[in-house]
This record gives sequence, structure tokens and C-alpha cells, in this order.
Amino acid sequence: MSLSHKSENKTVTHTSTHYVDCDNCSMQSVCKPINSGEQSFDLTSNYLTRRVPVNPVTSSSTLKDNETDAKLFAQAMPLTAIYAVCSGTFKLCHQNEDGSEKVVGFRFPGELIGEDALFLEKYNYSAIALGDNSVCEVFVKQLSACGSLAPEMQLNLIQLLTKQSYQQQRNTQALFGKKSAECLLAAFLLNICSRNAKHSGCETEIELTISRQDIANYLGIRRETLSRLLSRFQQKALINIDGKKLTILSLKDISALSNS
Amino acid sequence: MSLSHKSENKTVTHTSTHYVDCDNCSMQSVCKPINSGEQSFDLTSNYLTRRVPVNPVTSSSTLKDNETDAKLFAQAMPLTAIYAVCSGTFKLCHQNEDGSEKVVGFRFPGELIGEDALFLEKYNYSAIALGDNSVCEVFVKQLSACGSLAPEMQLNLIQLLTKQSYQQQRNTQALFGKKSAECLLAAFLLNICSRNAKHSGCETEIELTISRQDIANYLGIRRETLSRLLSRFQQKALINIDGKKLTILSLKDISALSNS
DNA sequence: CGCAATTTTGACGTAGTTCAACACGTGTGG
DNA sequence: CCACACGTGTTGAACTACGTCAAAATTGCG
Repeated sequence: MSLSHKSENKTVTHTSTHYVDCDNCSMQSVCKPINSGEQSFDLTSNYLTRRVPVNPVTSSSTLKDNETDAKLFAQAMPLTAIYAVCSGTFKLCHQNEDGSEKVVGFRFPGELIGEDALFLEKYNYSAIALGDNSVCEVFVKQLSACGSLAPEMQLNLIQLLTKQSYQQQRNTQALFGKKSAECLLAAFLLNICSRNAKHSGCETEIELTISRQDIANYLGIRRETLSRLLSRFQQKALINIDGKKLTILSLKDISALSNS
Repeated sequence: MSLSHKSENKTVTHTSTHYVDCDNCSMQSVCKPINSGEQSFDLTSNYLTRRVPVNPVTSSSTLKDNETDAKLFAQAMPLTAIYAVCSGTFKLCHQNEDGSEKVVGFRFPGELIGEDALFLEKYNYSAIALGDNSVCEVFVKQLSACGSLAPEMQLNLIQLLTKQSYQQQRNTQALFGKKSAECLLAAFLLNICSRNAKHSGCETEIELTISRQDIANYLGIRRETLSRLLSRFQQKALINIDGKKLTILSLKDISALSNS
């Protein structure tokens, strides 16, 4: 059937709690008209493909697979597709002229990557998979071709873009211009927890696939400062870190900190 | 004629260099199909209206005019229209639950206000005119009505939204997570200069209708710090401030500072 | 002019950076 | 197997930039 997922090859992924089905995906409004069974369009197999990027040097044995690169796309490359995260976490890196890298965002299951490249038609940053990820790929050429055929498709794309516009505004607004690093970190933790809660179900728990380095880079603070803050948060029993699992113990206090 | 501007009543505004005509407006892609003289649509007078908000307590004599409020729209109000700035500057204020206000953005001629309310259908912040401003108003109800009639209109709206998505990303990315306040301010100056350059023509000069208070609030630093930085920039001959006119003397040095 | 609001400047305390050392896990090669 | 380099994370000490509080200077407006 046309809706079958390529990722079903992988045994665990599909049953994992971190796997997002179509009903909870940001791309839904674009895919829906195709899925809705109107006999006029049965283009699913052309438009949707599942893909599973993994880390480049994990195991040398499976190197025959051409999906081993952790990079979903590279900055400045011409836009070919936009993506929706199915499972895992992506970091978005922008490279300056001087060569320094700045983490400009993270993407979690159900969220979109690359839609802000639609205007310039080239990617504004590199998207790098953190761990074993899977995405849903929509080729823009085919998307626009379909759009010209189906007006309803255009409406859905508009809805998608307006939603993204709102989300983007909210996410950055929540973090930009915070007074202290403490407050900034609290806001960040709330932000990523709530974004993960949509699919994981839990508002206070996240798996930290992101390194401290990347978090610090994103927030514009030093690794050392982040480390100290996390320690302090733990001492105060605001959060708990167990391996890669971070739990917010006092949502109330963290919230209070975040908008101080 | 339907395209005549209400602001022509005002003597100076129309001839001012800070006035943006339709050709340089972000809303163009939405208005264009209507303007393009296709005989099927002559809805201009219904869709476009010019408006001139001014400061609330400037002159008590002209208070008969109901446009005296400096607030274009208020946070949490239901979305009725999106706006394009014709002249002047707007500040966007978000009010937190605790009552504190945070400046979340500025809008200059040719730029859009309120398009990020399309998703929730209520405004996410208040838009306040700084000085004598004029905007172009597009009512969403009529916009969507027109959209359902004209598929090309939808395409143009998509283009508008993708452009906004890109711009928004760029503007925030340029400022978020800068190490020092010096670097942050440099990036901010570059940002607003380039945004103004589109219509003023000059890349290195802007009229500062924004108060130091608002700039500091937006950047998340104190008024005092901002003042000190501006003084230091002047001492180093990087910028010059003459009344409300700010000039970047060394674009090179400011650029270097901005991405350090 | 004179008052009020805004901006600038100064002195001091604190939060975050910087530099450095150390702990821990992992992969590599002898 | 151990020795070693390497990446990541944590902790300590000195330094610096920004915040805070206060007062002076400037601007704007009646």
C-alpha cells in the first residue's frame, strides 16, 4: 500500500514512544488531502518517502547503506525537499563567513525542517541528526505541482505556514533577551519539554540527545556555565538528571524562574 | 480612484522619503493580483484602506478623529486584519502574565504586522505606533473570501508567508545568543539599518524614532548599558548620533563586531 | 522659563567568562 | 592487556562585563 513506511524495516523504531504517526505531524495539513482518499489523487508514493539518517561512523559494517550521513541537508544547498521529523532530534547549524558554527535551533518529532528555505529556495542552515532519526520527506517540486492542481492543497500549505510562523515567533520570543542565564535555561527546558510533550505525552521528562556543548552554543552561554546551572538546579531539586533522562521535578519553580 | 491614499490629506507624509509605495511593500504579493487590472476583480476599495494612527495625546484639537490611538491593535484581541507599514515605525509589545512588558520586535515601512496571528486568529502582541505612522490594512475575512475565489491569490499569500518565515528567522537568528552586549548592539544596528535601507536607500543612516528604553528592553539589556555602549561606539568613531539621526561611520568595524 | 521625562555618567556588587585542572568513557595502537 | 589520545562534562579561582543604585545632564513640553 502506498502509505506503508519504509522505516518498518527497522524493528524498534515504529513501536517506540518517540515515533510520531501522521496524525500528530506538523506536515499533516500538506499530506492530508492526499491521504483523504479522494480518488482524484493517489500520488502518495510519489510525494512521501520515509528516510532514516544515522550517525556517520557508528558501525563500519553497515556502511553499504547510503543513508549513513548524519546530515539531512547542508547549508546553502538548493532547496529540494522539506522534512517532518518522525523520530529523534535534529540540530540546525548556521555557519558564519568566519567559519564559526552557531546552533540556531532544534527539531523534535512532529516538527518541520527546511520550510523557511521556501523563499530563497536554498537551505539557510545545515540539519544534523542527533542519533538514530527518521524523517518524512516532501519534495517541493512535486508539492508545488500538486498545489497547482489542487487549490485545497494550497489552503493547507497556507495553514501550515501560518502555524509555523506562529510557532517560530513563540519559540524565539520565549528565549530572546532573558536577563540571567538561569532564567534562560529554565525557559529553554520548559520549551523543549512542552514541544516533546506533544508526542511523548509527558510534560516533565525528556531524553537529552543534545550535548551540553550544543545547548550552550544555542543559548549563547559557555559549557561551564550550563554545567554549573544544571548542577545548581539539581541541588535545589528543581530537576533531576539520570544518564540521558532529564526530569523537571518542580514545574512550578522552573516556570517562575523562566519569566523572572 | 480606488488606489488613492487617505494619507494624501497630510501634506508632508506622501513626499517624505520614509513613505513606501506599493512597489516596495511586503504586502505586494497579496495586493498585486487586485491591482493588476484583471477586470474580474475590482475589489480594491473594499480590500485596501489607508490609515494614519498618531500618538494619543499629541494635540487635543484633532481628537474628533477616531484614529488618534497609537495602538494599531491590542494583544489577545481577535484577528481582524493584517497590516503593512507605509511610513513610520511600530514597536511590538508582548505582555506577560505578571504584567511586565517585553518589546518583541520593531516594524519599518514595507514590513508586515500581525501575519503571525493568522494561526491562532488572535494577536500575539500589541502594535504601537512610534510617532506619525500610516499603514495599509488588509482584512483577513475579505482576504480569505477573495482567496477562495482566486487561486492565484492563494499562491501569492503562500509566497508572502514563506518570505515572512525566512525574514523572521533571519532577524532573530542575527540577534539571539550573542556573547557580549557590544556584539548584540552591533548586530541590531546592522539589522535595522539594512531593513530601513530597502526604502530609505541609505545603508548607514537611520532615524531613531525608537527610545533607548525600548531598544534596551528589546535587546534584553539595561538602558544604562545601552547608553554606555553607544557612547563607546561614538568615541571609537564607529557611529555618530546627531539628535535622532544615527549614522554608521564604519560599516566594516560594526560588521566585524556583530559576528564576534 | 521651569518642570518632567529621558538619557548619560559614576561607583560598586554580582553573574558569567576565561583559563586551568580533573574525572569519566571510548576508541586506538603497541 | 595497558598506555595513550581524545571528546565530553564537572569544578575551582581570577577577571571582566553587565546590572544596580544614585545622581547629574540633557531633552521635550506646557
